[in-house]
Parts: sequence; structure tokens; C-alpha cells
Amino acid sequence: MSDPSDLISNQPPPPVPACTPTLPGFTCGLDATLRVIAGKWKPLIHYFLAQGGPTRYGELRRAIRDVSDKMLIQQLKELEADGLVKRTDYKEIPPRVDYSLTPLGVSLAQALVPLCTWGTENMAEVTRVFAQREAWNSMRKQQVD
Amino acid sequence: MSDPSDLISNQPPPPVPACTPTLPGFTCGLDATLRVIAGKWKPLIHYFLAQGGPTRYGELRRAIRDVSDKMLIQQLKELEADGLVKRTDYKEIPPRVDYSLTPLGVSLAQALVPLCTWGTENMAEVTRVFAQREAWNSMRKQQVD
DNA sequence: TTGGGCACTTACCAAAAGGTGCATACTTGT
DNA sequence: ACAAGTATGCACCTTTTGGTAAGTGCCCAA
Repeated sequence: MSDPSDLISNQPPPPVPACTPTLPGFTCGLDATLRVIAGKWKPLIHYFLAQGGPTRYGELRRAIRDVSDKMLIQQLKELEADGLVKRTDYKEIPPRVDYSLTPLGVSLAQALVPLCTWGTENMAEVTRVFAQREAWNSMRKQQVD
Repeated sequence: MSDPSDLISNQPPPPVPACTPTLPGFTCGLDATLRVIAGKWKPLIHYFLAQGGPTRYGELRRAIRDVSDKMLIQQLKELEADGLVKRTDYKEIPPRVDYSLTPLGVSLAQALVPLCTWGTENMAEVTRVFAQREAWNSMRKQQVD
């Protein structure tokens, strides 16, 4: 149904294509993709793995500031379950494990590039807006007190 | 925060690569971008507005199945606050309001195209994996009972 | 013997996101 | 008179997500 290339076709307004989706559970390709990379640390993990950064667990742990063991493991496991990341256990003592992107992970990384670019180009705009939103949120919180 | 290099500890052995958009690597803006489109209904709203679908509130409401008034309004307001969507109130009676993408919104839509494509191309893979994950989750839940 | 690093695991808790349902004010159609 | 449609707002609740702190078993170095 939702061919994403329609996203930019500024063609004449077609009759409302009633959202007939969800044969498998996703409304469109975009939806599926977002569910796969949604997660507080997944973009960063992807970022490191894609550019050949740290690959061992502990390295990732130290490279990504403020991430906890629980979260890092959790997100890595999900990425692995989703087929984006491959875990290699060398079964040594002390333990040695490293992580890398699968071909699927690499292809996703490539699809993410324009999004990264957009974010960088509009960084000022986006940060400004988020600062505003958070300021407003904290105002409301203080009124509750 | 939206610049990954902020999250890198410039410390240890693996020299931290600069935040430059090398080929398979992400750029700094990925995080920022994801925060802007993260939201259960935002991709769909974007989808409809980008392709010249329904623009009036009620039309969107009917086009996106299962969305509630509260959620639709909420997400529209956030998109508006983020500068991606423009709200036009015709101040008529009965009320008439429509929504459209701003230039910024259009540019984001374009950046989203590869992501949509990836999702569609790998839909089978992704759905399979998610079905598995949910099956496993519900098994754990039943064990708790 | 104590302490650290390795790669996790678990139990518990807080915050955020999402959902339900009712209410508004005004008009048109029956 | 009454229902239905217009675009929202609000109170309350549940689900999902993220975070903290502690513990596991193994080994090495001081």
C-alpha cells in the first residue's frame, strides 16, 4: 500500500487512500523501520558499529557515556534479535565478545544517512524547538508543586 | 546531546572518529531527527500530508484508523511546535482547520524516503522478527499468571 | 586477600508515552 | 427538540520504557 516514494510526490491530490494497511502489522515501511531503530541508545550503537568504532562490549560501554549495563545489553540483544547486529562470543576466559553489523544492519545504516544529514543541517532549528518545549514542560511542573 | 561526539569519552585506546559523515557512518543529527519523528502517529501524519492526502482535521482523523482525538491533536501540536507542520484556522463556524507541511517538513519527508524504502524492502524480515518477539513476550506473561 | 576487570543478569522503581471517555460551543439537518 | 458534525480540552488510568543498584562467576595482579 504505502509506497514511500509517494512521500515526496507532490502530484495532484489523489483521492484519500484510506489507510488500508496493516496486513502484517505495520502501516508502512517507515513504521516498520522506526520500530527497529527506536530505542534510546540504538542510534548511537549503530553509529559506532557502522563506522568501525568500538566493537567489544566494554568498549561500547565506555564509549557511550551514561549508558548503563542493563540498557546497553538490552538494546544490543534487541538489535541482534532484529538481525541488524551479530554477536560473536569467543568463549574465552576472561570473556570476550564483540558486536558487528550484519548486511541488513549495514543497509539500514545507509538508509539512515539522509536522516543524519537532515538532522545536522537543521540542528539549530531542532535544538531551539526542543529547548523551548522543555522549558515549557518544566514550567508546568513547577506550577503543580 | 544531539551531537554524538558529546557522548563519546575522548579517552581510551580506540581513537574516537570525528563526527563526520563518512560513508557507512551516521552523522550527528540522527538523534535529533529521531526525536522529532518519534511518536506513534507522526509517521502516518507525515505520510498523509506529504502526499497531499487529507489536510483537514476530521479527514485525518478518519483516514488514520484507530487514532484517538487526543493522540491526533497531541501529535499535530508537537509537529506544529517543531516547525514541520503548519496549522491554518479559517475561524469559521462550524470550525474549519487544515494542516500542511512546512518547507522544513517537506525536507524531512524527503530524508525519510530511503527509510521507507528500507522498511518496505525488508518488511518480511522485520515482521517475522517482531512476531517472534511478541510470541516470546506473551509466553513470559502467561508464565507469570 | 583484596580488588579489579570482564560480560552480563536480576529485582525493583520512576518517568514517559499512550489510551478511554466525557465535555465544550456552535450549527445544520430531520 | 434532538442528533450529528466541527475541532478541541481535560481527568484519569494503563502500558511501555528507561534507570539504579546490586550480584554472578571467572581470572589476574598487588
